[in-house]
Amino acid sequence: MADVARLSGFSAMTVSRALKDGASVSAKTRERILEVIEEIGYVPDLSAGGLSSKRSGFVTALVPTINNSNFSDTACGLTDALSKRGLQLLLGYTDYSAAREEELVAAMLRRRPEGMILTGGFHTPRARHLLESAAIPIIETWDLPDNPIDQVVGFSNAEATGAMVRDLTARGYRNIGFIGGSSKRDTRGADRRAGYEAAMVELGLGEGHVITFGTPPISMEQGGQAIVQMIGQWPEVDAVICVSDLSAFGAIMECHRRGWAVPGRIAVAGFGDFEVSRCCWPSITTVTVNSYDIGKQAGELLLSTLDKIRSGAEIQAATQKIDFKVVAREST
Amino acid sequence: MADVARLSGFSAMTVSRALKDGASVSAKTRERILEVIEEIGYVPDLSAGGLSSKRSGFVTALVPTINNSNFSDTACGLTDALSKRGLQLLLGYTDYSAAREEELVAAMLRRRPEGMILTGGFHTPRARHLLESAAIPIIETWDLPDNPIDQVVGFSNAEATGAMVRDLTARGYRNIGFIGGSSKRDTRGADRRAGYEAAMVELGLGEGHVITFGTPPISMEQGGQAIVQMIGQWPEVDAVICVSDLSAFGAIMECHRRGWAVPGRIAVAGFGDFEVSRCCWPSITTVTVNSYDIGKQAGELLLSTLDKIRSGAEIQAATQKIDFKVVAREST
DNA sequence: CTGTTAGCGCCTTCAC
DNA sequence: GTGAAGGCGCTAACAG
Repeated sequence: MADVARLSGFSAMTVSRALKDGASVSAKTRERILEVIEEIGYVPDLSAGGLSSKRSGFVTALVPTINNSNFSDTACGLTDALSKRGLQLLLGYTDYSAAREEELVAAMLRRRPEGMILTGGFHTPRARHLLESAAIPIIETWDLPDNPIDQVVGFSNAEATGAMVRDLTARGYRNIGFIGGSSKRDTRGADRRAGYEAAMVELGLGEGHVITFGTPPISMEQGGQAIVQMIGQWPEVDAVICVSDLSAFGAIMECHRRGWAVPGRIAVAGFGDFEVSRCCWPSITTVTVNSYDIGKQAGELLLSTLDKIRSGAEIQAATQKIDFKVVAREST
Repeated sequence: MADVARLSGFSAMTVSRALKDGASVSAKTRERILEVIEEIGYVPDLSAGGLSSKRSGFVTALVPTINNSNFSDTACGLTDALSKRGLQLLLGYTDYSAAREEELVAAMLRRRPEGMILTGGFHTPRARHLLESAAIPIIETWDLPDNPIDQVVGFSNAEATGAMVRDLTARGYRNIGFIGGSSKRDTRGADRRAGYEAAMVELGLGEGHVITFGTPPISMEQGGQAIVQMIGQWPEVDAVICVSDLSAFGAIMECHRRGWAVPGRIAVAGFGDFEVSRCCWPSITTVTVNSYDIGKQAGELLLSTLDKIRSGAEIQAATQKIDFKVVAREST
């Protein structure tokens, strides 16, 4: 920047201003400065700028995995919302582990993000403490935590799965099973299972039949193994809800393989409206949630919160509920 | 850091040393300092440290999309390799657009990454210029560029698709078609098509039949539409290679829907060994490439290059070839 | 509209 | 093994 200043005949401060839009620099000056910049190939150092302005330009997002189109859609929504204002996303993935989340929170905070987006409402005490001490806006997504840290953009996974049980019931299914991961690591998965169980009891359909399989997230292949186990154990089951479309897909393919008609012999539903559920034959009944929109809305909420902080306006922790909808397709 | 220094009774410099392993600080001193840090909840500012040490701790990776398990696997491999040495990944996605890649290159360079990982060998002249001026190690992946910028970790998409043509030919298929995206935006897709065409000619199977569909990346659904068009236009086609497993999957599901047996009426092969290809019924013949390993190897190559730069050793631009293999499954 | 001064939080370098 | 001085590249704050 000093070089640009010297070569253009202005001070470094004026160069700095010329690079920022909305700053008071004459058109002529800016033009000359940009010319020099182009000429010598100057690339400003944002981190140095951030050190000085106390605004890093970073926002951190932590998702369970980027290897799942739902969360990567959310990450895209976030990127789109934030990049409009020049904020850059620092993306981390926790592998569904709260311990890894804690490590990532600690690591990311060293980059002085202006805000942080988390997935779900379950965090280690230390992670929570770090986040609260950071004094930046936090948004939890993909869930409706009982005791949110700050802001929330999400929906009730339990309620959504309950809606699926009701939809299946309305179609005449009575012996409805559930296939999911085997632990509480995937808290959204656990919520879905809880929602299933609650709805079954509520509708007087008994306690239901649950097959848990593998470490979350449950894979396509495990979905296939689980449905075999389900039918082996409870042949009377006529419909099964899978914790995600991926396992539902695996289950349906295994049914094809074994000659079990879907939905004739058994109906299969998923969760998440992944591309595979739309394209599969039979197409898979699922719960659709706009994953991209979760990210977009979280990003916009963060931006407006940041604006309020700067203008000194009052901030109140809000919860933005995201719509979900049961989409009935061929598989049920 | 000044607070920690005061409270511990040491200088800021000693605090800085206590935080870095390998620095000469007595065990007792370090212990006391870490105690104070824990007590007051001090979180070091890495960007300020980077400004001073001239090492940002960042590495940038640019992929076409994170919404594709192949590239996100590569990103995971990169993260795993780099985080061991405390380097953090700045991930960007280009949406298969060279113009967006250029923007991202410019934006990321402002963060002073210590190295940059790109996907493919096609870049705008300006992007290339920016990268070359940056004087940092660059690694191009997922391809074997004719004129690489620096280092390469990849494989020949054309060769891999040629191998698939040969495999199908060995199984007796003669009228082999190709389904892919409609433009050169996806350069790996274009390479695969070129490899298909070259192999067809080489094997004396004519010029082949190509259906291009949609803006890359071609979706599952578009794969379904494309195979209908293929069979409508060239009913003699007995096998089709799709540019990716996703379109192959869509094609197969559409065949199920229409009662066309796979592989009886038509064989279908994909590319990339996505989870869906393993689990699909019939399972999909594909080209398997270790996507995670591409990232891992690129990360390790970058680390060793960085080491060499620091130690003043000579660096020579190398090309690391990644293995691929045709995996025959039920769909052919 | 432009310039000067000071300092962001840390680390390099040198001294002891 | 520890400390002091100075500066990394930039921008806030103030002055004109």
